[in-house]
Amino acid sequence: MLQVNYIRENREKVLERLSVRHFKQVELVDEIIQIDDERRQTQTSLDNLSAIANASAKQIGELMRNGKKEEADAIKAETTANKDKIKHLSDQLSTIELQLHNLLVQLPNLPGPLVPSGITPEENEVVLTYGEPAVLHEQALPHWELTSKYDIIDFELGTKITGAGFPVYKGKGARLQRALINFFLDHATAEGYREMQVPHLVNEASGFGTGQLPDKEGQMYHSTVDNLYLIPTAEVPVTNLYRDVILKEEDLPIKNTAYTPCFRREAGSYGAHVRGLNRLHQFDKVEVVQVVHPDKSYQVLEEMSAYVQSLLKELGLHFRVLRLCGGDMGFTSAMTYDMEVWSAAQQRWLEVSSVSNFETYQANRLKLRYKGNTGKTQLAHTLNGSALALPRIVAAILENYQTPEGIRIPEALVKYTGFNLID
RNA sequence: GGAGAGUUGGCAGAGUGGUCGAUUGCGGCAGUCUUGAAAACUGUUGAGUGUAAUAGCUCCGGGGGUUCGAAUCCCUCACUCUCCGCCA
Repeated sequence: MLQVNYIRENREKVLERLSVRHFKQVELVDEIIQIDDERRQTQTSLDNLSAIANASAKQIGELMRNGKKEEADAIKAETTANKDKIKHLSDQLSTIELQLHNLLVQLPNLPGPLVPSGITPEENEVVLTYGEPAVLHEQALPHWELTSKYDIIDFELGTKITGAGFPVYKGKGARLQRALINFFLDHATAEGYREMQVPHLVNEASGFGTGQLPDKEGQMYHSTVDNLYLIPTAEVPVTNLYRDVILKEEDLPIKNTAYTPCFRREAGSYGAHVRGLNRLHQFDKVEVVQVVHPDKSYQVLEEMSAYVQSLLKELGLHFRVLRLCGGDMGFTSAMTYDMEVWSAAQQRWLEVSSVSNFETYQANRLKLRYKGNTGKTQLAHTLNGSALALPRIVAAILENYQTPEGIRIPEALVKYTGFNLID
């Protein structure tokens, strides 16, 4: 959520930045400013009336103590009229504040200076490409055929016990999952992230804090009796650890990592590009999250991007890095890098990580602040990234490392899997 | 699930309807003392809004009510703790 005062003071810039996203409802900006004007006027009137009421009450108290009951009663009579006005104004203020809030949550984050203007994924900027596409043998298969050929992931069994998009990992397939999780967590820890285990269900306030609620309500599984949501990503619980927190400047940066399953409803997607592991309702992911000083966030974004790339390099995968254009970026992000690995059998790029700087957008919702050395509290910047999401990494490994003898395991993973071939 | 107790500033913990944004202790910060530090002493120390700066206004779990006036009384919701029951 953007700060109203920032919008007021930087109207032109806000509009200019929103155009990078090709954001349609630009009239929101002026509506916000107008409603905020109204809010301020109402607030001022209410404050003035309250001041009078407070003074009267104090006066009455004093008179009562001195036993001057008649004088007190006289003032009481006067204050009664004020009471109605105060009640009326404060009702009005609540309505205005609600309106303002409802408008504010409709405004996406402002793209950072490097973000290319654009709408479609084709307008994303390819920042770099690493490695070469794997050369496969003639009988090479897409991963959804490999998984059943080697009996390592069972989609039908998952459908039986739950539904489509909830695979069952078996034998070496299950072991590969566990190996990847440990591999990612070990690397994150070595990179200075603190490993956390967090709840997989979150309350409404947490959903709001990171921006999933109210607009993306339908994308999360919702336990209505308890009003709890299954997390779509560890970003939600891990970032919300710092909701309503005022940190000390020297506590920054905060670097946390967590492995969690992720649950996404993603209703209404069917077809070849969501086959197999490409899109699931439940999947595993290791996430890295940072809370940093505002001056550092873009530097940290580069560091996080480089870190994710180092994982992909170690796994020997051919990948590219995209800087998302304004229109393709998430609602809450100021700048995002997507990492895509090459799927040799599907002949397409698969997104395996998304690293974003949210600047103060989440922090403002979370009331996540730090107290600077000057003694002034201000909003911190938050960032997060997948490091990494498992299913598409597994898909890429299966496809790119397949041989007529079986699927080889990338060298760096062997000490985690305990085997070097799936056959 | 049943019964009871509670929710106050970074933490602990007071608070009779009126001068309580809130006693006090600890912690933090600054100073005195000291070669330096500790101890001791003194001062200072919540968050927001608003202003040129003051002032003013809001906040004692959330919401509502009573009252001229609510941290304090009433209603309601949420959460926490204790005991009992059930249970990995």
